[in-house]
Amino acid sequence: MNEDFAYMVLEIVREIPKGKVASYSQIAALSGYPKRARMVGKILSQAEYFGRYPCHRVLHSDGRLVTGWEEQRELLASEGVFCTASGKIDMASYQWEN
DNA sequence: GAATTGACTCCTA
DNA sequence: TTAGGAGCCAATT
Repeated sequence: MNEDFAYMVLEIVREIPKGKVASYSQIAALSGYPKRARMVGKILSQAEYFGRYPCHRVLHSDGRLVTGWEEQRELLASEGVFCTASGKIDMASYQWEN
């Protein structure tokens, strides 16, 4: 894997302020490779192992919570980001503007 | 080196 | 809203 890409993704994720969220594709695009959203997911799953990155602020482009990660909802709620009635994040209000 | 897999996204119905 | 299919790319079998 391209290590620069992975490093950049982590840098970007670290820049997401509290109370804001970003999508995988958004981060992929910012890191210079718009088509690697899936890689971002893989990297972030490892980032959790490294610890210090707010990977819970990253979701799907629709604002849906990440597949196979129920805990994310709680983590976001503790920062003031809540889901709508349909189980999605209120992207219009919380999406990170870089 | 081919086939599978996945914390993804987009389009159609 | 959900469901299915195509495209995507690196890691794993």
